[in-house]
Amino acid sequence: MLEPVAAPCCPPLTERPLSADEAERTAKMFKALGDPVRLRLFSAVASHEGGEACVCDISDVGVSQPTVSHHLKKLREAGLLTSERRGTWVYYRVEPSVLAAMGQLLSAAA
Amino acid sequence: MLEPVAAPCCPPLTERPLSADEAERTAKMFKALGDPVRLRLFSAVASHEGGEACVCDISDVGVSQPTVSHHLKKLREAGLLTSERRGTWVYYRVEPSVLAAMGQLLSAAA
DNA sequence: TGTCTATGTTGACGCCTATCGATACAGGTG
DNA sequence: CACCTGTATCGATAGGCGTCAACATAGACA
Repeated sequence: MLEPVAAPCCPPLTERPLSADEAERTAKMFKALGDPVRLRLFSAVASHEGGEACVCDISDVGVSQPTVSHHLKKLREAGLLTSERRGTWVYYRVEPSVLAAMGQLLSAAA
Repeated sequence: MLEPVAAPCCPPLTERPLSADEAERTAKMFKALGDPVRLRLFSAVASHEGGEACVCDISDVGVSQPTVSHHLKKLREAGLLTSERRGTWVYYRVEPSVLAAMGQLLSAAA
């Protein structure tokens, strides 16, 4: 249903102009982080001990529970987070390769 | 009218959960790059020789001229680009500090 | 002054999205 | 089995956003 956005995607933004296809795929990742609530959720997961967090650990961002679930789904669809149910709770963790790819896009910035 | 989004904003996303204020400001930058057309325009400017580009050099992205102008304005408002008119043409260049700040947000990704 | 070119702005349209309440599902406990 | 808790989905609504055509503005040049 939702394939990862291709982790090793593109060269740094400063190297050459992105093609339409590259831009389409890459923009999805940036777009996913372009919402304050999602950014807080993502940061909460990424900074949580063990690299993963239960929804119950991070859902205190000032919006309703369905909205939190909606945003976590968006982050999953963008390939930034993965989820796994273990018993009662669902745990989210960051997708390291995708995050590294995004960092590389901005890395050669100078 | 449009103040820069505070270049040295926040620690890496993996260090600690972002506050609501931090997320609000940071999300604007990611959001600005969350559109394929804007991403192509930004990449075209960033990769252009001399670090700057005339609109006429980069406006071939498959949308109308007003739309290009609209997206360039969004990138300006997000603090990612600056513009300057020199004679007939308007030149855009990347704001290095802001780009570096974004890179830092994703840098410690591991 | 007038005219041409290069950009920016305006107004409108349609789509996308963030948000919520209500509801459904999954898993644990009794 | 029934019940409770944690999480996801559904349906609806309001606002934001990408896009365009039309118009406005700025500079160059005659």
